[in-house]
Amino acid sequence: MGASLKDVAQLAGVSIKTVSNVVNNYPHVTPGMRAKVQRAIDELGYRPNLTARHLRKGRTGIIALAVPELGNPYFAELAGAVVDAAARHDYTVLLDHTAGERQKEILVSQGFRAHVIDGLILSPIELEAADLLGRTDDAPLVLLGEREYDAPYDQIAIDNVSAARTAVRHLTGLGHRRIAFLGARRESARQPAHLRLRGWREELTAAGLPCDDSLVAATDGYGRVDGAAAMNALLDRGERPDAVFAYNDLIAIGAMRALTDRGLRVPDDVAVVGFDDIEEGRFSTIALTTVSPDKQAIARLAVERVVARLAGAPHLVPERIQPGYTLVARESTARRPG
Amino acid sequence: MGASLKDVAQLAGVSIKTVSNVVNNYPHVTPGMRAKVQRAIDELGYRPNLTARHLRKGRTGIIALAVPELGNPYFAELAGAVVDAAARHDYTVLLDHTAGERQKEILVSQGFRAHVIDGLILSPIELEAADLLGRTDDAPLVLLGEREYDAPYDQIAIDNVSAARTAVRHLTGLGHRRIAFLGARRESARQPAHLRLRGWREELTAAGLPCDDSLVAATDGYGRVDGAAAMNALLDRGERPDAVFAYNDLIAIGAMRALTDRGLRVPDDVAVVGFDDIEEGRFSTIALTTVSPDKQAIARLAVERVVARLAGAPHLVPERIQPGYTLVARESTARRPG
DNA sequence: ATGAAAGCGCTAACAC
DNA sequence: GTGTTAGCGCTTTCAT
Repeated sequence: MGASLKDVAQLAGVSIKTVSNVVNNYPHVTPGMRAKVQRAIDELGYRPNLTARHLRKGRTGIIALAVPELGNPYFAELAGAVVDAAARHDYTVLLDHTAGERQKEILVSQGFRAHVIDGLILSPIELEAADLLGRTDDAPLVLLGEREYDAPYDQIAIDNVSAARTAVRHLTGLGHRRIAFLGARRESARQPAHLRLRGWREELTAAGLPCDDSLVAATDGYGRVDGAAAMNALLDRGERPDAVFAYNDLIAIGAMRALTDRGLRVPDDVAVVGFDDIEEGRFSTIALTTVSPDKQAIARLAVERVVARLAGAPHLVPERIQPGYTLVARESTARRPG
Repeated sequence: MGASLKDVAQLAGVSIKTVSNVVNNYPHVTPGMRAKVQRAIDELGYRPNLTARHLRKGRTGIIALAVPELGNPYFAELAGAVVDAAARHDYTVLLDHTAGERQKEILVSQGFRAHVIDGLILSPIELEAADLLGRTDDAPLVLLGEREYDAPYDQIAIDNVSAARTAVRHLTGLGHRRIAFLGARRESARQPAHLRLRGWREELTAAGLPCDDSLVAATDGYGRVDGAAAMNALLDRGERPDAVFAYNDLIAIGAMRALTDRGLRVPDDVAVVGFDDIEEGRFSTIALTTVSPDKQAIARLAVERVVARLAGAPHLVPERIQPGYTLVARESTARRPG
């Protein structure tokens, strides 16, 4: 245990309050007094005990961020942006994994480390709106990610349907007609990918193209392996799309890898579009065309929303905020040959 | 503010201590009493205030992890492993960025969020041993990463010289003779890459090859852009190595990208070896040969070390622990043609 | 087996 | 301008 206010006060021969005043830069302290106290502080190597301060103030300065896993660069990049955004408001980030599992997501939403976190930013995968109904924890909650929840919490997400349509439109605009979707979930009960899938359907329909369900490939997860497996499965059952729209960049990268392995060229034989704009895609041997959500904005807005509620606007009406996105065309897409 | 022990005690008509006993599963409570208290707890939706508990116990259950940035998949994957390892010991992870800057690293080492974290795992880049000398914070500190510190703290790192030599030996074994090193730092003052660079030198010498300093390319950072820039710089000044050993996978991936852009084929024209074994390298179009440090072990050991000191062995003698590593040969390296 | 009371380190009200 | 004191919610002796 380090020194406490009391120790410093004793050494300096003043009251606790005076030391507290110095520590907190209370303006009305005489310079001489300040110097004397400061000397005692330095001598003892005093550091304020934040835990005690928090108990007193009811605030900890800690925001929790729960993402499926940091192994996915999208979440790693997002987490990094949240850490930086939080730091700008003098908040620190407590990090947790949910593995995208509903139970873990519920647990976190219900009061992860209750009272030690001031607010919670959660990026759910399988969570249902109903799971949020009985939430008692009074720490502000902000939801991130693709899904839309009919629940009274702030939600920060780009317009996934419209973004997916933009991606597909990019492909149809290049003359592609058989456009596969990679990354639907195997079980139909929960369909986290449904908005992007809907975008795919809507845009194909708008372009007067058929929505061929045999061109929809399910995956078990959201990683590179899953993308490769889905691409292989599609090709194995005899489909030969001339373009692929993947649920995310990792799946797209896995798909490109599978295509290359089978001697198919990207983009000449099959064009590929991803979603997320992770840095990896910019530098892959065939740079990946992708939908780029404004991650900085997402992180900033999420943190600001938590901080605003904490700073005296606790009953702000919950909002659904849609940050911007752009389509970044790179090497993995090109005009359909012939 | 939620309900407190007092509220529950009042509602149940018992003393605070009894409620506390129930909450903490103290064995000597009559079942009837336990049930009565539990009912009150449920009714009020009581959650223990961990901040208060922490103040009392002097422990928070939080370990801080400070890495340069999560944008680098190596650190993201490592951070993920630390979060999981910590969870196994019922600890949560507070995350911070240092940007690899010395000042930020010093700040963190000196007592980042003093008293709210029980221990600290720091992966420094520019920190010097001298910066650690005056450390007063009594939270256990574990150092990660390439550098070795002459300081009384646990250090978990693979044997970088030997690992680098293994990588270079892989290349010489394939018949390569002009082997470049990518990723030395521009300023000579602090040379975070020096161990891997030394491994490069030692192994070349052992193989009877010259250590041609014109084949050492400096970078400004550790990202893909830096790798591409360094590779281009090397080629621009007329060097044509037949193999490249990069400080890390990101630099290697940037280099591969630059090589491909200039019409050079990997591995036929130039073989490439990285360091870190990030998942990205496994799935790049040309799968990357790399040194694979045991990240799970690093994370596990770091957390165990912190937890051990916290759990009553505070004065364990500081150790330098070297987890294992392997060389993973993939497509980016092949026998030198001809 | 249960209760009463002290105190962890701090801040905020109020007194002087 | 500085000191006194109560109390944040909890755990922990010490009684009973």
